[in-house]
Amino acid sequence: MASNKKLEARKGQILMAAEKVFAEKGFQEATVSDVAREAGVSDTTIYEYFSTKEELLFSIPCETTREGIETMSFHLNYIRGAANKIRSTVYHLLWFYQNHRDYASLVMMNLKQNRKFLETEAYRIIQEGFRMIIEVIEEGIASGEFREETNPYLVRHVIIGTIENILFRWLLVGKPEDLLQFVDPLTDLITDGIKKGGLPKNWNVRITLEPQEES
Amino acid sequence: MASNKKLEARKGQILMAAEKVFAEKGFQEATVSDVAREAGVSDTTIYEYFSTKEELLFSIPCETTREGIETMSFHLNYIRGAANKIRSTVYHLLWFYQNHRDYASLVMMNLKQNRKFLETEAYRIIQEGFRMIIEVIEEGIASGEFREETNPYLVRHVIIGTIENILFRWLLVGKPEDLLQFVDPLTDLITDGIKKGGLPKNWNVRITLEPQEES
Amino acid sequence: MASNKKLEARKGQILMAAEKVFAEKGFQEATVSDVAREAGVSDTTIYEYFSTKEELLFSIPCETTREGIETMSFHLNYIRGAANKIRSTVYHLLWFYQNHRDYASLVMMNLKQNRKFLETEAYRIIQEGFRMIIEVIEEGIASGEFREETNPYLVRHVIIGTIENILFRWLLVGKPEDLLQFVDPLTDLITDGIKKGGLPKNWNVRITLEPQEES
Amino acid sequence: MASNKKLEARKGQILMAAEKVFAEKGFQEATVSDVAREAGVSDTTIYEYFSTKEELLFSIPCETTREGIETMSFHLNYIRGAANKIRSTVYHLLWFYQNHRDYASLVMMNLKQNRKFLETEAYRIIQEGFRMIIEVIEEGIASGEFREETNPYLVRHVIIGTIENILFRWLLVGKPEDLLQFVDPLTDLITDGIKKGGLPKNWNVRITLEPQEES
DNA sequence: CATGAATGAGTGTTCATTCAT
DNA sequence: TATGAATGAACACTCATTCAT
Repeated sequence: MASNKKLEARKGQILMAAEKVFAEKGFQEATVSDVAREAGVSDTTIYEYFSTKEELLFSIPCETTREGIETMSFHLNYIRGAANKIRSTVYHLLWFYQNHRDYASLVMMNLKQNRKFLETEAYRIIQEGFRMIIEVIEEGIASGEFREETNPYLVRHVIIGTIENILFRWLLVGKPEDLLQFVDPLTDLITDGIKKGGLPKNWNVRITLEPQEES
Repeated sequence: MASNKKLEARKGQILMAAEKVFAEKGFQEATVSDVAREAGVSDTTIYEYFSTKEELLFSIPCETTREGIETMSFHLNYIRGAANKIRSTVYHLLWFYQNHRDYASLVMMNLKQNRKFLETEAYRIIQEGFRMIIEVIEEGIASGEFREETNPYLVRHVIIGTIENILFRWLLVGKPEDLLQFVDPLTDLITDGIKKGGLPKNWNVRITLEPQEES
Repeated sequence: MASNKKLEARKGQILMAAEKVFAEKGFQEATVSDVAREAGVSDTTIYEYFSTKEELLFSIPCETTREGIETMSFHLNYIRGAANKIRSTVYHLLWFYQNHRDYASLVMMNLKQNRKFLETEAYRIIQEGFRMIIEVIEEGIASGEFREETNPYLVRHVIIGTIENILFRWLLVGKPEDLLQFVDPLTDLITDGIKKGGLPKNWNVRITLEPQEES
Repeated sequence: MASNKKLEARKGQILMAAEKVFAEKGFQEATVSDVAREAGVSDTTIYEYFSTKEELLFSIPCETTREGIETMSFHLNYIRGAANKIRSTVYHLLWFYQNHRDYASLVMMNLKQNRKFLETEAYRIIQEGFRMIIEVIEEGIASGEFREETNPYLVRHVIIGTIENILFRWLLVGKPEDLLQFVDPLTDLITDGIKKGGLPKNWNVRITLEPQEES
């Protein structure tokens, strides 16, 4: 029992070390020994917990991803309106990555481009998050908040793509320091567009004045 | 001179082989021998032209990138209006990647995440393209076509990020087959947003009811 | 005492597991963990009883070898005549191996070629058996049953070598299923070769026919 | 051309080193580096010629085995009579091993017990040799030199088994120094055993003395 | 100019063995 | 006594790169 806890601790310790080392040096460049050293255990111990360097890699994001998605889901419940939910999502993602730099680096630099990652538990969880975004947008369409012709998948590509692009620059160049500054501009851009006047193509305003009884 | 031509041909031959091999197997997994075999030359010959496997990698995108940017720039001159230019850019990028799959794969999977790529000639050229996009947007703001508060860099993140996100899925999952279907939806989304009614944030409607004379 | 018995049981259990595992996978290829698993104990427990993987190996044949030699010796007492005793020996060896396949495999494939095995208790016991064979042959020579010039050591080489050769094929190829079919042919081959009365090299038979008177 | 020769030389050099090293330390215990050091080349060079440590092992006996079998076959042609041919075979084998100690050690200690060796080119050649022995014996039976009931395969087991047993002792204990001393005793043992004219088990000689008329 | 041949440096992974409980 | 946990030492194999021809 106590040993079970200890084991989990050990495992977490290794995973944290791996996250850090892989994020800093890159998965290929980092050696198992690097991770072992960072974790303060021997190479062999790592193989007690993970059968392969790659399995170690894929095990890293599981927990963090789950937490991230759960938090996001939790917050969405508190929010009314699709646009607001999109803002919340954008906020959450940027905030999350900002506060999990190593995780961000790992996913963006080492996992995304790995075909096998697609068959991973962590990726499955990420997909859940993707699904949630789609639902938010569909909800907005259904409620009439968003245009009917909106393609939810494109919108999601916009949200995720933009955020990841910002993230990439942040990871490589370090700028800008504060990612959250993009929350509102991005949300607004998505919902309102950049065209001045953003008037809907057909906007009929009809005002009829009716005679009033004296009140 | 003739020999010079021959040399260039040889070089191009190697670069094409490298593009194909690296795109298919990944830079790390592919060996110099793989490239040599594909190019029909010996390993050593590759080192006659490129001092390093990595230099070979970085040399691949140069020409293609230059062509891509030039074509884009060329087309932009023909187009009036910032929104139209954005559409043109989106079109060009999607069309270009669709027709240069190996190049796309190489850049997305192997180059983007390489820190040293940032100091590369090819990256410099890409930056020119980025600059052009910024200019288009600034032009739109200046001309009054786009809102004043528009952040050009954010918009560029949206354009590039979205396209790359779509691209990623295309490369990994193969879907959708036709990328160009996104040209108009994406352009519209950026310029018009998704919100129905797209009300400007500060739109004060004041309705005063005055007593009416009897008509 | 009871505990002593328990200990012995445990030890035997490990030895049996080791015999099986080493015979199946080979000593080098088999791991201590394999043996532990087969024995249903932990790796560490094995080291409680045997200080080394190799010591474990060398401990396996002790008991079985002793039994084998004892049985052989026991039977020899019942038999009169060197040739008959050789037959008994051949029979016993083939029968024994046939019924102790793992033991046979272990000895033939893993122990014989191990220099250190020569300094082992088990090997000492085997040597006793060898000695017995020599004695049988010497007895045959002394009694006049075998030629005087017979070299007992060579004969032993023939007996053991042939049997082991047959055994080898049996272990590797599985043929023939029944080893005992060789008992008589082999015995005959050996004894008819060395038995006095095999025709002496110079045996002049002179038959003179004399004319007979009519009887 | 010259390079081809050089390559072959290099290969031979590695094979000789491997034979020596594997014979001395054992295949498992010897490292590729040991072989490389002995051969005076780098580890990597070995892998240029042999894809695997095991392939290297299996490549060693090829040439030597072929030579051995060829020589044996060659000599057999010069000899008339099955018994004489058996003697020649025994002589050749003992002489050959005596003069190829490393080869003998390798085959006896490292190859024979390796299941994969059975699927090897070298083993195929060995089998040819085995076949030749069978033919000699069958020839002897056909010609009436050997008993009809002789089992050629058993005789071969006797020949090979005995020689290998002698060899084993020679390799492990170093005794006796001169293996050739066994040639005649062993041949005699075998042939006198199987030669027709060995006294049939039931040989009733009936001599009747008849009274003679006065001579 | 092209290359066949050679290599040094590096790394994931295994396993017998030990130690604290 | 029995074991879960941990490890040190070792090794086969790969590959980018160089050099002599």
